[in-house]
Amino acid sequence: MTSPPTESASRRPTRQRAALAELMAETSEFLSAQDLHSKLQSRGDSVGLATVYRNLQAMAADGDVDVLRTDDGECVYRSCATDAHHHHLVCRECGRTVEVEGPAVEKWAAEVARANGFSDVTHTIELFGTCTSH
Amino acid sequence: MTSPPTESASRRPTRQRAALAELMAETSEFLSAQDLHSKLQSRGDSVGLATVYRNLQAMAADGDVDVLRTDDGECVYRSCATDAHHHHLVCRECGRTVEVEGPAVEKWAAEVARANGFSDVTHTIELFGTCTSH
DNA sequence: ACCGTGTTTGACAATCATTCTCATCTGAGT
DNA sequence: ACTCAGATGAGAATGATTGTCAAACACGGT
Repeated sequence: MTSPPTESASRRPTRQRAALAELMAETSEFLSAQDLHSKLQSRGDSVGLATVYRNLQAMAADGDVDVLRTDDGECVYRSCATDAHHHHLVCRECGRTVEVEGPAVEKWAAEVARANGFSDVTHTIELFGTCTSH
Repeated sequence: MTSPPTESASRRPTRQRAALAELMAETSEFLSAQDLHSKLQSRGDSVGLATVYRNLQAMAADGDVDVLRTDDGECVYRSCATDAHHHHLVCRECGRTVEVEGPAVEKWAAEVARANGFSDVTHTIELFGTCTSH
């Protein structure tokens, strides 16, 4: 994102937040809030659904997790591998994800925006494809 | 879109479809299905909400309208100005939209995909900014 | 260790866009 | 006019996300 990082307000550490963070840390695929919630349940770390949503939003605002929307509009989350701005190439069969950087695109986006007199530009770029194993 | 055009099955012409198509033709901004539905109502062309959804989906599948998702997940539609593949630069204040083409991005997307062994790639690219009048 | 206070949580209700159901209607060919 | 598959509409159903609010909790001061 090109947007200024919505600065992380001081958040208080809690068992629930920790459980969620830990789960996300060991997962590499994108999961929905609902998925994460039930994974926590079955693992014994009971956390309310609303809490999962609240924390995911907070983490996303702080840039600690990536968010993207599936074709059917559901939000899916995944912990960032890098701090840097990046995009995703997702396999529509198995969900395997590759984080890609695109200096070229960033530049293009900025230029297009400037050329049209738009300021404060952000962009959404996601690539979907089918990976080799399919 | 890079995806093969889901070929338009033969669609039967109906009053409802015509009304919707006409409304879209005279509108240049992105509107949600709900918006379109109520505009049709207040204009006298009564059309069921489900029908609006069905037709919008059909039109989108045929590539007759552009679809994109607002930040809060709502789908918004607009008739395409061009047949060609393109993306949008949308003002987050007033909704003004500019259709942009990006040979550079298309190429980038294709290359990134190939480099990672993905085939059959499609992409989602939207730019949001604030236009001059704000 | 004990309190007071401002956060965070959880259970559940409420929203709300979108989809489904299914009986009825309509367009097009005969 | 007759028929039938595709289209429509009213309303119910779905399902993710958000709102509510009382109870539980973390933290700094004592």
